[in-house]
Amino acid sequence: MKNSITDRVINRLTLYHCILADYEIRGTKVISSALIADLLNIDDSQVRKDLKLLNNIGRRRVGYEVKSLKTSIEEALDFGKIKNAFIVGAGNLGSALAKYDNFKNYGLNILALFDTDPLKIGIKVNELEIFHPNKLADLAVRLKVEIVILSVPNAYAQETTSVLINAGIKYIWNFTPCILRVPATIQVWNENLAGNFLQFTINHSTRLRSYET
Amino acid sequence: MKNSITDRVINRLTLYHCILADYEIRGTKVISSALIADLLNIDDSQVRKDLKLLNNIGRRRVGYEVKSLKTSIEEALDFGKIKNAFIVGAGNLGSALAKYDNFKNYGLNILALFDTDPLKIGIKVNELEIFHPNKLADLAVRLKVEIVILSVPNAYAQETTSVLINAGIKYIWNFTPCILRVPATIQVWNENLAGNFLQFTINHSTRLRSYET
DNA sequence: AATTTTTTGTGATAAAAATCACAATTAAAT
DNA sequence: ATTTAATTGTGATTTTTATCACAAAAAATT
Repeated sequence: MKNSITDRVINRLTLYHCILADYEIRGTKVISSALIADLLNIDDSQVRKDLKLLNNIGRRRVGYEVKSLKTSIEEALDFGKIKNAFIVGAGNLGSALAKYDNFKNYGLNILALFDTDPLKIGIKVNELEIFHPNKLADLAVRLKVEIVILSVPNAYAQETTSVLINAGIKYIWNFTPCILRVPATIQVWNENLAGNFLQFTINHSTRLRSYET
Repeated sequence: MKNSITDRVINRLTLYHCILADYEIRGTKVISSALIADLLNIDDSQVRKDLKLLNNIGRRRVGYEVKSLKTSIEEALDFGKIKNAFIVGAGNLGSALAKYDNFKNYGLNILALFDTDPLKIGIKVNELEIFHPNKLADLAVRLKVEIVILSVPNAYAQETTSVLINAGIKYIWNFTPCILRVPATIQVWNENLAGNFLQFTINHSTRLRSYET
């Protein structure tokens, strides 16, 4: 039998990590799977199985050691690995993401922003310079950047993507509500914020609608 | 047999909607499940089954009508229903979200921001006033607001949540990397951005690690 | 020392989700 | 009119994910 760290598991691990970070600050030494599960409204055996995948061992009748568990999640999820990225589209969202200091804790290192607006070029956001996209390919090679956070207006999403592809970008974290056409070698993660919001409100406010077949 | 619109399905529907919006603008009248599936890298029968849940019917040998399909997703996901919300924490991210005009298309209507910083109070962001949180409970009742977008610094996440709970807020869209303790009557959606990023990079850059048991 | 309680670890089971395979339909081509 | 090709619709199957149930371990209590 094969146990792998799937997307689902990773997602939960990031949430466990948030809990552990909190408990570490508050000085708690040990935490139980039941407490983690309770905070996330999931099954406690699920938590134990997830942790087991990372080869964490708890102490029966005690729980898991907060600090080592947190470290182990950070190792499994490569918090320590520096992931250089550009932000393309220095509008409100792009600029806010450039200033979002929490990314650093997760190894995401933003090096520069790009925007076609002549008024923005040369300006700095959080110490990071805004360049014209025609500088992107060159800078990506020189700085070894393979990740782009895309936050351009919808109408420019696809054409900007072409620029990114030509520049050798491999990973696009897409904050636009557009589905990008990319070759199979390029990975896209759609962070469709407004869509997520609907998911949230529908599932919880109006409850699940069911249909009989 | 019961077929329900689960979280998973809703998530895909929001993505289908992005595609349909694009094809509608481009003047395409009809679209096939295979094309949608291809753009999202999923199975085409999956698309058809999802659409069937909303009672959409395609025409064999033709496909689905773009406009009516888009409308039907909007109806199923309640795009038309106005969902009033406050943004609590008028920092970079909160302010950017206040300016993010895409939310309106999905029915999300932001009415005001809240922040404890005296220098920010009274200032307007995108026509929306910033108030002190001690005004929140009163305004929430008067404006019938049950949704809060939470974007305060991590250290204040939990105590701010208490304020929200006392103010009668029912839905918290949590942009902080903190797991909030709330009573069961309150729904939280964790939009753990940095965590999502890890999910993206790990699963796609280093591929899945597998363990033999 | 024995008992009780708590918590992990995990096999078995159930539930949910995704994929496969192909019949049915129908537009287009011959 | 017939054939071909494309596309939906859907039952069957497989795969994945989550839950259940309980044994094993060990700390705490008696």
